[in-house]
Amino acid sequence: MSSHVRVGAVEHRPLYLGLAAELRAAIVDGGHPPGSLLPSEAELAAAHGVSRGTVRHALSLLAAEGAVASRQGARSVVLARPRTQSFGELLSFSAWARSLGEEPRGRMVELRRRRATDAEADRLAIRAGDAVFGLVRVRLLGAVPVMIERTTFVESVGELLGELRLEVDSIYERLAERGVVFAHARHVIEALPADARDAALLDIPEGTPLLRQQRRTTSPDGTPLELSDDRYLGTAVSFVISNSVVQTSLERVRGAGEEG
Amino acid sequence: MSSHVRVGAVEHRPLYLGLAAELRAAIVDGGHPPGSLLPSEAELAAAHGVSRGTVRHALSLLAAEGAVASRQGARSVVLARPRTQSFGELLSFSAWARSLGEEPRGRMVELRRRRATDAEADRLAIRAGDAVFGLVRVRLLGAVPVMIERTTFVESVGELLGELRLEVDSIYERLAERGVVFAHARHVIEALPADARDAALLDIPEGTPLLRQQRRTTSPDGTPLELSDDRYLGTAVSFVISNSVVQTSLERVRGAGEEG
DNA sequence: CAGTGGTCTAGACCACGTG
DNA sequence: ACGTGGTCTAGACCACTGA
Repeated sequence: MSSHVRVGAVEHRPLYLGLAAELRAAIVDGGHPPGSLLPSEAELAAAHGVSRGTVRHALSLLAAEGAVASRQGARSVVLARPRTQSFGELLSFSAWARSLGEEPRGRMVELRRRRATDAEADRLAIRAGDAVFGLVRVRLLGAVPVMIERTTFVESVGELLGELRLEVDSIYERLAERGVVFAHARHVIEALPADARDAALLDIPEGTPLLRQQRRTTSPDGTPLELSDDRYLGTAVSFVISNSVVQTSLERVRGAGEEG
Repeated sequence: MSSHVRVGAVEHRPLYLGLAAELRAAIVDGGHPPGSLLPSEAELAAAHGVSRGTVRHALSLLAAEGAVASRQGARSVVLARPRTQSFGELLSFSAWARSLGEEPRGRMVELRRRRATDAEADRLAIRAGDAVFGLVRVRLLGAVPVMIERTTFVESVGELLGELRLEVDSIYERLAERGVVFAHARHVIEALPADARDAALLDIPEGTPLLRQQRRTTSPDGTPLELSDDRYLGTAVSFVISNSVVQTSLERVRGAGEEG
């Protein structure tokens, strides 16, 4: 049944991704509404001309998204309409804004080449005093400022920033085109009051609750690429996380700032 | 594998879980420090007498925890020491507190059988006006109040609460003993200012930033069991998320050609 | 180039759930 | 009792990494 229409550059997409996309679309379109049961794995395998292992791989993706749940002995159930994929959206304000139907905008506050502090050097796996690039932007949804983004890039990545139009570009999308791949991220989320600078940049009273997302992102081989401290207006943004007994992506740790 | 003797009512744990636990322990103990490369999948398979598929299953768990990363063509690398995390710790303040070496404590504020609001009924998949149990507790670490827990249980679960000593017991652990299984959860996390009641319960000034975690938990088959609104002192607690690029996140359907 | 992980298949047995 | 998902094996080919 496979339609091998090959367009442009895109070549081999793994079968399980195509199957997952198809099932995801069927759930979103209402073909498999929440609460309904999916066809059995054997049926899906036969219908798509793939092995059961491939079907299970596809279903495991949907399970990780919180879209379906499976139990031994019973058919998988649809839990909810899946949200758009998380990784890119957790990283990229632009991608996230567009998924909301908003036009992502930004205001550049500062881009500066400087020396890494000891804490930064440690977390970026470089030497203290090595050069890094610090970037500060205020991001808007519509006309409203909703977050402050303070990012520290390692030198090799930061050097590429000069070519970008930082007022509008999505850094992550542009860097991806240049071969800089962000593959893993660790986020620490907490609440804190806006300090004087936060308040000025977001045009809010000092002390307003902000949601802080600290992030450390690495390349596929684990090399640190950036640190980020993003502060969202608590009323404008929230994070959604789904987890299951087997799949846990969320962890609660004792606070006190600094992620070590 | 070779002759394995069944001893009585041996509980048999899947091989991939045992292998994952072993690798996790080796990483924590320093046998595989962050930055180091793991043995190849073939070597791990041979060393443990299992197939490569089982090894991959185990590694996928560690990858989901953010402990290891793998790329095609290269050996998997250790990213970080995994923090212990179980689904239970996410739900259960008690389990989490104990993992910190603290004695979990709580102060019961209210337990009441009442009628579900429309919004609650909708999210719990029951009829508006059906009976639910509302529970409010203040949880302490040491002597310090760090969170307010407001939970709404469906009737069948709430009925079991009467038997518990809510000042000390972990609800989730006790309910698990009674066969109530919490399997999936969806969390919404945001920042908000403490209102007058929050402030009184936590003994803090009104307006103090709190981290709110709203949660909806379901049984393995997707039946909603509880809603919860937990508010943490922003300075006492933070959440950590690890994620990786799953190929699904690269999936982007665009009509026209790929333009830079 | 050899080694490695990524994908996929085919088949097997088991534990569980539902009628 | 039967169908279902959960686990596991063995083997195959490919795409990629790294010396």
